[in-house]
Amino acid sequence: MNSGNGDQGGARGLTPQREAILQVIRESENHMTASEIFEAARGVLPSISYATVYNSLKYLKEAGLVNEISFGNGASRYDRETERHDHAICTSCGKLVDFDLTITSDLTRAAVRKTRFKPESLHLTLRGLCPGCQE
Amino acid sequence: MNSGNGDQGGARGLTPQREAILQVIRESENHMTASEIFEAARGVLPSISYATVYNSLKYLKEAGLVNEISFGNGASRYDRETERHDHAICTSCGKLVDFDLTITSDLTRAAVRKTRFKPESLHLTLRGLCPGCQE
DNA sequence: TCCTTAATTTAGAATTATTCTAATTCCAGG
DNA sequence: CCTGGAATTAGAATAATTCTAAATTAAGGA
Repeated sequence: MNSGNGDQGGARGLTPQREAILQVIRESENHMTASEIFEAARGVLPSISYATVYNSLKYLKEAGLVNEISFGNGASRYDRETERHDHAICTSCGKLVDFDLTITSDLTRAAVRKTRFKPESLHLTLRGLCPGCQE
Repeated sequence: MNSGNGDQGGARGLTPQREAILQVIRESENHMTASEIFEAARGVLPSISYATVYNSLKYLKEAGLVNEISFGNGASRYDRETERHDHAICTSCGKLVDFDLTITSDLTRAAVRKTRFKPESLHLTLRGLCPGCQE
């Protein structure tokens, strides 16, 4: 038998690179793109590469430590908030804001009735003008 | 003064290229990517270029004749359905299905209360397994 | 009808985001 | 201290989209 905990043979877990990237995301106010994360992580680990950023983001996502968000425009953004939540995006300045509509289990039930999907997650996107862009 | 109707000086409207692209989208069963649209449109207009596909899609979108949908993965997809509706996406095979939850005005009100955005549209995304992928 | 002019289309280059490849480095266990 | 698999690195490759400059088109006026 194996050692009894969740170890995968040889997996090396939260390496310094992955940890640096996680910190960058946790310390940021806004939702960063991979390239912003790359720049910020270089401040801590100057030799880090782009591939490591993407690999680490993938690892962190699968570990449930960060969340990937993406809309039509440009690059994916990464979110420290991993609990279920919704997004509002400003059609004028692109600002992305988290919010949470707590009534989603009813919605999921209704969506499942219509689609016959086996649900994994339900997510709302509000498009409109953020308070700043309403003048 | 100008001619008094909605004409923009010189706009040429639904050109043959734009019309071909609109037909391709309307005749397709599924939600096509720009490159699928390009291939299909070449069947009708062999000299059409990629740039024209993107330009036309932009025009058709602004004219409210097609809808662009995009999730994190790969390319945007284009939808003939321009009325408000929601999407379900299969996490196993990528299948994209339209559905419509009719109760969205309540949801919009709730989302606006939380975000203070001036709403333009609200959209739900269900992720899960499509009927086919549930075996 | 012929001209002018702006809109549109075209081909291909450029950009941006992301993934892949191959070589190197790292580290836990034997 | 060796070894092997995991992770990292640098840079090439790919994919999606936008940009650029030149050619074409069509509408409206002389």
